[in-house]
Amino acid sequence: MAKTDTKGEAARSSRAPRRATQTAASRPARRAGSAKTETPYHHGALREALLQAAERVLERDGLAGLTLRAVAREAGVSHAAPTHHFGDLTGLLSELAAVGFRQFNAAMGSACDTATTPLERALARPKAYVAYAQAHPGMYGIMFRTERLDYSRPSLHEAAEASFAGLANAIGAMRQEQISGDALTLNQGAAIARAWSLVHGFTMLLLDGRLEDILERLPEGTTAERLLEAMLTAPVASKLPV
Amino acid sequence: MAKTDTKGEAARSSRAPRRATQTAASRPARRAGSAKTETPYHHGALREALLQAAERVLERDGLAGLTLRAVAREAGVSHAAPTHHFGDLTGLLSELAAVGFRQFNAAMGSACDTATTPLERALARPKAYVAYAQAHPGMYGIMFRTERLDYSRPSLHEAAEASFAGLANAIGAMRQEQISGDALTLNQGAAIARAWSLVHGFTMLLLDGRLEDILERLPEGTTAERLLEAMLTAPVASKLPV
DNA sequence: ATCCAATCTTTACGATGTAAAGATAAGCGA
DNA sequence: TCGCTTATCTTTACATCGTAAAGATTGGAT
Repeated sequence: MAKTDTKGEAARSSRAPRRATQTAASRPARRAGSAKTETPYHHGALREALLQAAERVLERDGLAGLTLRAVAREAGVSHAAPTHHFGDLTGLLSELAAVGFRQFNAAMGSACDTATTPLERALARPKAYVAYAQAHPGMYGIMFRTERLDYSRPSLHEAAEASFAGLANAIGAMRQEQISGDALTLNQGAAIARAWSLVHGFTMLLLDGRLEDILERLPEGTTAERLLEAMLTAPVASKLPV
Repeated sequence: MAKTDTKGEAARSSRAPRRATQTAASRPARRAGSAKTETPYHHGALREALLQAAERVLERDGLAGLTLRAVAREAGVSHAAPTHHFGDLTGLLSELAAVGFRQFNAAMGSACDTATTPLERALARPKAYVAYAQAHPGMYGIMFRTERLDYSRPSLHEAAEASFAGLANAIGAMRQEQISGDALTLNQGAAIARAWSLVHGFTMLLLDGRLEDILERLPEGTTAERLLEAMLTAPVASKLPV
């Protein structure tokens, strides 16, 4: 018994749970007087440590490398430790997505501050949106690509809701009308959906490399940001935005 | 040895590879004279059968259920059989995505035929786009959500390229200008990217349930299709499409 | 007819998510 | 201070997955 798992885990380079410097023999050492950095059995702030570890793994190994066990390894705890804090993989991903939405909202907020002209104000959010996704593609993937997300979790629900509210408010300000929380006209909804779809779609296509075909056919050295700008400002041929 | 896997596989309800009716004892029966539907060792058209099985699994169990082994089970062959035809999971998904793009292109083509007025012509493609995604959410997910896709595979590359060409042509027709294959002006590229981003973004948000918040705040009984229509035709507040 | 190469099955292995049980420590009432 | 309770973390176990390698089978070329 215990063959498959034990062997697999033991074959790893870094043994399993070892958070601090510690000799092999000192493992079963109880709280002897010489307790310095003896890797306490109880981490103390494992939840936060796991979230930070998850973000690190995500940036280093991408979405495919972001597994429960990899996160536990990164944090230096046993592979089952995350369970107690997040329930399952969906839980961890959902909380991580919430972190992402909070980062995203902060970036959105500070982007609008520096804008002066109306045109700048109109372009600031979309640019910041795409810039965040490009700077944190893994996070953006977690937030928008994954089906393994539980939006009933309060932290994720709130953070995502705040993001949506920010968008709705920005659209409302641009249309110079108050957008109430509980009811929308068709035109208001259409304006919000249009803005969101446009920027989200552009971001997804860009991250997926689907826009390469267009970008390389454009005048030499046209960046994605420049294309986005043109997308938002270039005159439309018909009365339709398409 | 052979413990974990053997036991696991044997515990399944349907033994493994058994495509036709066949008694247990008749398994090692060679090509005796009584060969009727004896489950030939060589399937004959396994590649196509696997693709169809994959599509069935995708519709039944969603993206999460679409595994190499599940597809093999569905097709009634051993779990390693797909390897020879597709190499690995990426290969199978890529070929399946190619099938999806061909379906998609066909749907796109027939959608434009029935349009008469200019407005109808402008709305036909976007509507067909979203309609396909809603009818085949799994396929659309494979085609656009998955990072495990190998676009260097000729079949996928061609099918996706054709899809892109269709879009570019439609935009060109709407702008009443010829769009050449090898070079684009910034405005042309912007028009294509805008149309694609808009519809793709809308579709993704819709499939992810992200638009529910908007839809339920809209006047009673507003459908997603109606919102899309409004998105594409409602007057924009500023000169910008956002 | 015979041999070869393509096709399919068996077997095996490492990895993952998750459940269950054991170990440890911190908090708390007496 | 002592002992109990409970939260936290580790061990062990298992089903499943993707993939590699080796064996079985067969269609077809020579």
